[in-house]
Amino acid sequence: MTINKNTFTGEFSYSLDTKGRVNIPAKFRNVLSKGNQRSFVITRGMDTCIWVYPHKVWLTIEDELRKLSSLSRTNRSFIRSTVRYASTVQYDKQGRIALSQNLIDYAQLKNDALIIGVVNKIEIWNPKLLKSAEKDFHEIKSSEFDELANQIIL
Amino acid sequence: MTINKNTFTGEFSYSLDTKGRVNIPAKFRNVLSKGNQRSFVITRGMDTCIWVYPHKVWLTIEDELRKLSSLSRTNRSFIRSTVRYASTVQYDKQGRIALSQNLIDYAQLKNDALIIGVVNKIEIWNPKLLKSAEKDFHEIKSSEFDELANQIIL
DNA sequence: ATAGATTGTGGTTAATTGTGGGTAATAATC
DNA sequence: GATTATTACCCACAATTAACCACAATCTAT
Repeated sequence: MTINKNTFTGEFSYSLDTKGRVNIPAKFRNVLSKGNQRSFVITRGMDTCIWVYPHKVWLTIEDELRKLSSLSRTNRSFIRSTVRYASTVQYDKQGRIALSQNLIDYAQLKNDALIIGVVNKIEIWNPKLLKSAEKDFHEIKSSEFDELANQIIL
Repeated sequence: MTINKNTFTGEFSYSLDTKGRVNIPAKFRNVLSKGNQRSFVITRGMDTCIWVYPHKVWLTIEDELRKLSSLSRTNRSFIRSTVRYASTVQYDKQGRIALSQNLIDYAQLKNDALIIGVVNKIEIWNPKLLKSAEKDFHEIKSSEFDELANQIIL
């Protein structure tokens, strides 16, 4: 049971079946789709993963994007890339969502999927990619991590 | 008896049963879950142990994490590593919590678990590991103690 | 010291969750 | 318009998790 209803935490591993379906952790389902009949927003993540947003959170992102001036070339490109692959999905009676081939390819998903909560959204990863990506990055930037940890971890 | 009602002190030893359940010291239960229906937050510690936070304390960590923009690669990775292994748990009628295999492996827990209070949270240790960790602790250079002395007066 | 309450530990049962597959409905192709 | 492919909707079952009960050991108060 999740007490803070707006925060996603934890790690869960599932299998990706032949139809491209993955389970959504039971803990997350209600939170993700609160007031939106089992549906939420799915899109490409900034790393090699898929991001899943509650509808409500996605709306705030859209608001932020609206504030960005289209005069800037960077802004235009950024807006395009974030919105372009976003779509609404609905989980079935068993709690699964169907991933498009596009997203499966992008996240390089095979048979296994690792789902992790990252505060305001959840991420779907190929377990192997996550492992190597995080390992490499952490080694390079460990001083930055320490700095953040000193500020935040109690 | 706990001296300050928001501070955890003391040491308690329990067994880890076949289902991965450990008891939470009776003294800690009310404090940990105050106002949150028998629940609190459990995650990986920075040493080879498990950290258990009162919900209220964890929320301050979450708030800090929310401030970090996901546009930064470092931020994304840091958020991942901190919340990935965290989850809300609820102790049962007998006062136990169920540990995930993930956390059991991380803390290398076998049949025995040592629970100690460390001010704002509690730690769950494999007794043997704690013992050797303590040994290392006594070998910390005195210069580091001097540095600490500037921050803390006992 | 004794009775009553609390605490720690084990096991059993019931409910939920994860996974596979089947069938009907919809869309696409020729 | 018939055929094929794709998608949505159900059903079934194994596996896991949560809820429940029992009881011995320990502690508390009189």
